Amino acid sequence: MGRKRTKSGKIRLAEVAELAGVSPITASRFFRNPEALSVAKRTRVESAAKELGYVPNLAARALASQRTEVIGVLIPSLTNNVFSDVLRGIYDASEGSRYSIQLSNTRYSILQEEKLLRLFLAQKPAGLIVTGIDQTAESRAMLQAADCPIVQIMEIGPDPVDMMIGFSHYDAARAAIAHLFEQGHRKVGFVGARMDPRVQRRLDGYVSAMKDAGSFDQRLVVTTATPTSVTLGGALFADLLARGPDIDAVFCANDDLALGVLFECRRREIAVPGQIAIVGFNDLEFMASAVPTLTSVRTNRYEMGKTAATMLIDAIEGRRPEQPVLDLGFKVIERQSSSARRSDSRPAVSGAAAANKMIALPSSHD
Amino acid sequence: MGRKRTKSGKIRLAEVAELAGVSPITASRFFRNPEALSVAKRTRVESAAKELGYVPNLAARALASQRTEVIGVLIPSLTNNVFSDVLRGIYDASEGSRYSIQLSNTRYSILQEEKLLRLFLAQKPAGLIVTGIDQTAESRAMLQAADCPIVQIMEIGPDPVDMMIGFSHYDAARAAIAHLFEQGHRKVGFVGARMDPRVQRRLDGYVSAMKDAGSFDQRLVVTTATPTSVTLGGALFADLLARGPDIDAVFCANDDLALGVLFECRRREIAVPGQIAIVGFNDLEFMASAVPTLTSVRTNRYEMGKTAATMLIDAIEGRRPEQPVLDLGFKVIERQSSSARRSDSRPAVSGAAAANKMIALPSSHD
DNA sequence: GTCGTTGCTGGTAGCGCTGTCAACGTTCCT
DNA sequence: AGGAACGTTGACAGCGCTACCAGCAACGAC
Repeated sequence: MGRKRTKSGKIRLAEVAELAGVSPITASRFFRNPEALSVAKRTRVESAAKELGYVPNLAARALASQRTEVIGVLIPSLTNNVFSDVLRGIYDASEGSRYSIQLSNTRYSILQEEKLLRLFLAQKPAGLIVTGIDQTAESRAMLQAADCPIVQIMEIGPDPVDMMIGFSHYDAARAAIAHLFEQGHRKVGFVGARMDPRVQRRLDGYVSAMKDAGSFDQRLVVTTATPTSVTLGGALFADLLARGPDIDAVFCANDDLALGVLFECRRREIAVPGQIAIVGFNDLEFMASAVPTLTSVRTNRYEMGKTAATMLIDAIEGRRPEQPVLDLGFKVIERQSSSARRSDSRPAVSGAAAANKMIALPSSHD
Repeated sequence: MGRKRTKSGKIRLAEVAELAGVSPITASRFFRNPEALSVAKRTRVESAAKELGYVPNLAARALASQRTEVIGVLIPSLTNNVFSDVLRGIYDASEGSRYSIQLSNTRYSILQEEKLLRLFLAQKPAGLIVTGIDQTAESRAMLQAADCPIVQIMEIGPDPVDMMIGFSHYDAARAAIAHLFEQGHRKVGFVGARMDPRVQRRLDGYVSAMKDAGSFDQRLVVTTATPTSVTLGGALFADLLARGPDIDAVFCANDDLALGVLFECRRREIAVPGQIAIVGFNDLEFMASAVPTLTSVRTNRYEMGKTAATMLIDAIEGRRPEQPVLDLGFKVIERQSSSARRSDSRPAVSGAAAANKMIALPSSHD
């Protein structure tokens, strides 16, 4: 009985069409735009497909239609749990949609990013998610020329390629410093690692806030290009102390560093927040249960990933958002580690349940 | 000048072939198996491709060759940093190869895994990496029937589908308990969250070790199906204490829980290791810089991912490993938190630099 | 009743690449 | 010298699907 099945033993669209008593092209339409079929044929194709267990061949579809259903994602790191939260959001949003995620790691190199971008674009992705706003000129040109929707994530800036979702790291850092000043801290150190563009902007925010207060001192800033870690936080803090300034607070560019600083304080028997206040960045889960609980700047990473992917898919399907740039803002989560300066050098070791006061702000650029 | 470029403006293999003065099929071979060409044609095709900036159309290739260059990866979680290390290894190994990674998240559900497996297999992946050894019968049947290499990662068991790389969680847990006993601890509690199959096997190892010592007591075990977190570690430890047994050590199923236990001890002013010893699992980076430094069982996650992907690619290309099951073992990294029991209730707060004594073992099943 | 319009359906012709097999030239052996 | 063996090359025929356009029926307007 004829060549029903393909060589590989898989069911083709033609078989589904035959069983349903329609032409292959009609069956094809069923999978792409069921509304275009009459109800009768629609149900016939549907049951035929189910009966045969038909699964479309994506390669054939991509070849014939000249486009893929792949969303390319470029992130700088797979290790950093900041990105794993974003990724989880992206994957969650893509699930249930027809699109699949193609992930690549730029390792914080914009040259690597450019290379990967070229690779992605050659395969005509349905859409693209890229991290940050600091692409090479060449990358930017490619993105501008790409005929697919693009979302830049993690931060917002003045000049979106297409869509953009994130928050102002500069403003977030300023808010953190403002909080420390409110609590009576004045000599605030900065500890930063990796120093990618977003960390750099946090540093910029810190510097501007300190200058505004007339308290800026270059000796208060300790940074390194080394990838971040808890251990490194301790080491950088030790450096900071060794430089001599009598500090009363530390703003850490991320929470791992903050935890490292906390441990180093404990090691040196420095009271937190009695002698040194600590503020982190990102508000990872452990910050709320450290002893003392650690103040941090909460960022909406999961939501950022999820919204980015949702916006992108909407745009791919022609539903462009009315608002292409989305500021997700941040919140300074005030906890014990930054509470008001007092002479008593012993930290209040009470339950972690103490109510967290919050300062919620959208980022703003003025 | 004919229809040189394709409609989409992209360069096809045929143009490269024309410029090089060879047939399309010869040009095609250049990209798949350059060795098969004469040196003359090889260089001609190479320079023609470079001149035109040719990029192969993967969809057409996949359609014509009936296979893809996609490696499917099924992992249970994107959040858990255990998996981000494994993933990084996988991505690192895939870079530079022709294969691309297609990642999916089973969310710790073997039913979801089965669904995703069906989806993957329909696209004829070049290879598959799946987590663990607890698939549904249906999944297992599909894997057996798949005509591509498969690597099971994270643990090893008696009945590999194809290749397997990991270690014995059971043995690792036993080694951790043995270490605590060596240090003079006897009443060892167990704290576990999520309770996926691997955590369950760690519990099994713990139970067997405790029974061997005649010290097992059901009240020593506190577990929950809730996803793990630092905060949860503190809460479970509080539960454990509330149950009343006078414990002198806690074995935590992972490091986040261990950190939570440490914080809870600090909150309650319980000396570590003076009153309670703590051992974690995985040896995440922060364990070495906590105060006191925290003992943990080191697992080779990055290496596991990297080796899995390398083995898989080798197998895809016909170089099957002589040893299809690889035990990467583990190491108990002894640190301050589990040091020998003593009456003094104040922990030794010295530098983190204290030499770490290690116990290195391959997992063994006897 | 005629014409245009709309909604649905089908035929044709590829998308860009590779599997298969045959053909060719060269080398090496007997 | 003849022939086998090998290495290299090319022609052909699709892979499974969809873009494009034509066709057809049903319907309403005049």
